[in-house]
Amino acid sequence: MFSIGTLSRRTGVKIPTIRYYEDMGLLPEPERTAGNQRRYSQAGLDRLGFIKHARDLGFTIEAIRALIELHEHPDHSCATANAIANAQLSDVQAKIARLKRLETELQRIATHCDGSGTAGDCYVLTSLADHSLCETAH
Amino acid sequence: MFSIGTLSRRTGVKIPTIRYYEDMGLLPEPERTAGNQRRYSQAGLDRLGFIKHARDLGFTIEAIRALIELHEHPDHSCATANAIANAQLSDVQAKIARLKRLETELQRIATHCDGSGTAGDCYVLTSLADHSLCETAH
DNA sequence: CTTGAACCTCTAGTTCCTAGAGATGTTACG
DNA sequence: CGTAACATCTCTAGGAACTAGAGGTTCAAG
Repeated sequence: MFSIGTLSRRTGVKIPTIRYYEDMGLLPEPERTAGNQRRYSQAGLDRLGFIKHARDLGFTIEAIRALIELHEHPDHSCATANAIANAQLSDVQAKIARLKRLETELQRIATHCDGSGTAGDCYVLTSLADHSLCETAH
Repeated sequence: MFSIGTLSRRTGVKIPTIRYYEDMGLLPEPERTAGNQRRYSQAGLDRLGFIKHARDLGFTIEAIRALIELHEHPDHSCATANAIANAQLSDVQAKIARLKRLETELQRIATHCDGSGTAGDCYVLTSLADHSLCETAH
């Protein structure tokens, strides 16, 4: 049996976050000692690892809830899991596309200003004030 | 003079968000009609445009506060503005790098599962449960 | 002058945690 | 077996950047 601190060390998930996941229903309520402290089984540790991994990949709590539900029922179709993963992939790709546009714009803005002038003719500030100077949509 | 709704339509910033920016001190308190409604000048509209543009580029409220402060003092050095823009650029680049790693992993996971099987041998779920299957760090 | 759209303030909710207070439990050492 | 030192408990609040809703007032057009 593992204490919450051990779980935290082994998974890299902070203690309050573990309790938060329990409140959210992602982790089942573990056994307790006579003094009311949480004691986890290997299954609890594995479950937290699953959640951590999914969070690292950017899945929302809701998506993880659905994935766990499927994980608990090995006989169910995995179409939902596939759909969730693909939705997450699209989401990540959309974010990358957007951030690349921002990167282009920020590079343009930042390289036109070396920080040696005054705010009055700073390209950073001028650009922000006048969107028409931008080359890409954002 | 513009009403808050006009400002909203012209900038694409929602009305409650405009009031929120006012609360946060990014927008000065505008004049009011006898009936207590906000009436903005062209300067107010321009200011909101500046904020909107900066938010679209991902600057935080705090960063925008600093940028506005500089914008108000054209005689100050623009070194700070330059530093803020470069910090934002680095931030965006770091996010892109991370998301690209996630994209790789998600692609790998999703393409191994076409959604036709059962949860028991779903690669999406197996991957989440076993981090060692991953090829990149995240 | 009336109607309907727009506006007002205020509170609370969203997401995913994080921080802190104050109390209690567990464990290793002597 | 006692006592430090450390871990854990619950509960509340905060943070970022909004968004939503209730309940009430004002504006502008006809």
